[in-house]
Amino acid sequence: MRTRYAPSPTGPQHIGGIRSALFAWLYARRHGGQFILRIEDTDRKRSIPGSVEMILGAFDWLGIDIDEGPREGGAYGPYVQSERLELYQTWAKWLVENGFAYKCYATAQELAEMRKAGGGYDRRYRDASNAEINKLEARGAPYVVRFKMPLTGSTIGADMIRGEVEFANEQLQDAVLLKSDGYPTYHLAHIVDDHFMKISHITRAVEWLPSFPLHIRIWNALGWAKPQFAHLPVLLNPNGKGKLSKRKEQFAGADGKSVPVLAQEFIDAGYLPAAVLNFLSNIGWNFGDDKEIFTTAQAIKRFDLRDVNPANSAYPIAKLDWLNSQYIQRADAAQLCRLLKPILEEAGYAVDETRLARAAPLLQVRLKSTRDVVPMAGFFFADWALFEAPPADILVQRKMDGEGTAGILRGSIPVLQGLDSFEHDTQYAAMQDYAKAIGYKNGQVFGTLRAAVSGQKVSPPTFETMEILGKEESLRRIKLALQSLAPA
RNA sequence: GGCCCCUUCGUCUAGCGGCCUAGGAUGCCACCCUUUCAAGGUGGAGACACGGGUUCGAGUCCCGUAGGGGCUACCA
Repeated sequence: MRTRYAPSPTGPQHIGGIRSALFAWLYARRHGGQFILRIEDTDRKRSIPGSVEMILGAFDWLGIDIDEGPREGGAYGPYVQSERLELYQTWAKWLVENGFAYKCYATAQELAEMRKAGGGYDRRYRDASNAEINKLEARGAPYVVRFKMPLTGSTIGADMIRGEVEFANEQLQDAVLLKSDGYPTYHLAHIVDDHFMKISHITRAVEWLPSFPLHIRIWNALGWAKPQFAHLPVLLNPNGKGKLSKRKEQFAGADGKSVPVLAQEFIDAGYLPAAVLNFLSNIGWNFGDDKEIFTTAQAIKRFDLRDVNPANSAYPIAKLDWLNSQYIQRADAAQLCRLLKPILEEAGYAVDETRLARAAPLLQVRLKSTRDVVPMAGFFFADWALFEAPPADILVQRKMDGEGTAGILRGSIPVLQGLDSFEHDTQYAAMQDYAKAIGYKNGQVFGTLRAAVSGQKVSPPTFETMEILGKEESLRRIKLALQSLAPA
């Protein structure tokens, strides 16, 4: 089994393409075959330098390994279409010589007029006389090569996902195979390449279904054995309206949260590659057994293109947050630290690894994305000497006033001061007694301390936080808060 | 407009004629736990687009309608 992903180098890697590639890759791996990357750069106008690196970067990040491709090489290269032009030209010529295709000299202006009149290309050169052709040829008139589509009858295509699909031949135009600049169109190039690269299963998005009969006719004209075809459903916008692939970058969803679409945006948003892979494979396909969380290795054992749901799906991005948080919770603590460190550093913090290791267990159940570490726990890594007491609206808890808050802070100092161990359980026991003694609820006391030491309304648990800050620093912060509340 | 594809809770999905008084997940709501936020636990609301057939029996098969998506380039 040999499958491929054949993107055009038109910019950053889009999530929709990754999903299509993932299905092809899963299928190849399931059957112990090869997964090939081929770059389809036959549209010179749309090619963007650096695209291949971005595509490769996305696959590397996700761990989708490529067996053959422009970087990996392979026995069937080159894997970039612009380096295979002669091949396409040879076969275009062969099709013309054998009566399956013809040269068309219609100018852009003529074509525009035909389109305006409706109906598209009128096949005016399909049966042009030799004399006419020779005249144009002698003049060196530019031409394209068009495929002679049967005028009557129908073509039936077998699709692995939806069964047989029948098309009336008269509906199809005489498609251009070779452009006037000598470059092939997708229609010719992909067939020549899939044949010579021995691709066994062509997977591509459903938008290719309408040209499926054309491709079948070309394969037949060339006399080559056809591979199997699977037209994959596409991702729609989260609201179900329109293709997601039209979005060129992340955008705001209905809930106001940003919806990532580019591989780099998933990285930047703090999603884990394993979570993204799990997320993607659950759209249009499912693991079975009502199991939502599974490894790629497990998915490979079960994946089958035949099981892919033919319907397009709205992009269920909210589910990724949940999946990602599940992966973070299950992650190895040391590994989580490795992920968190660069994010904190990028946010401007100097990360002490020991401290990070102590904080990590507190963060593991609280992060939806690794990015969340910054607002949740950045304060652990800031320069403590620069810490300032938070404003009163953060310090003073609900149903409390400044006076009561100050009282709690003032009273906490000797209690904490007198502790032999500053381990969180010890603090908890002592502060619980203290709260009871002064007639406040645990939440009021603990919350006040939380705000004082972390400077935040939301933070990891108060006593665990103070344990990491240490007795001295914690007390210093409590005193600071006291001062800001009741300036001397 | 023409052609093609698709249609189960808001969303992702299970279901391949009787196991369905339609299952899971997410999201939402409630309660429990609880020092905030989470996590976790329990429970709840929530779907077979519609109309015809076929069949003893249809979410499952067929036709039509509607809705959605796509294609209709010397782009892929």
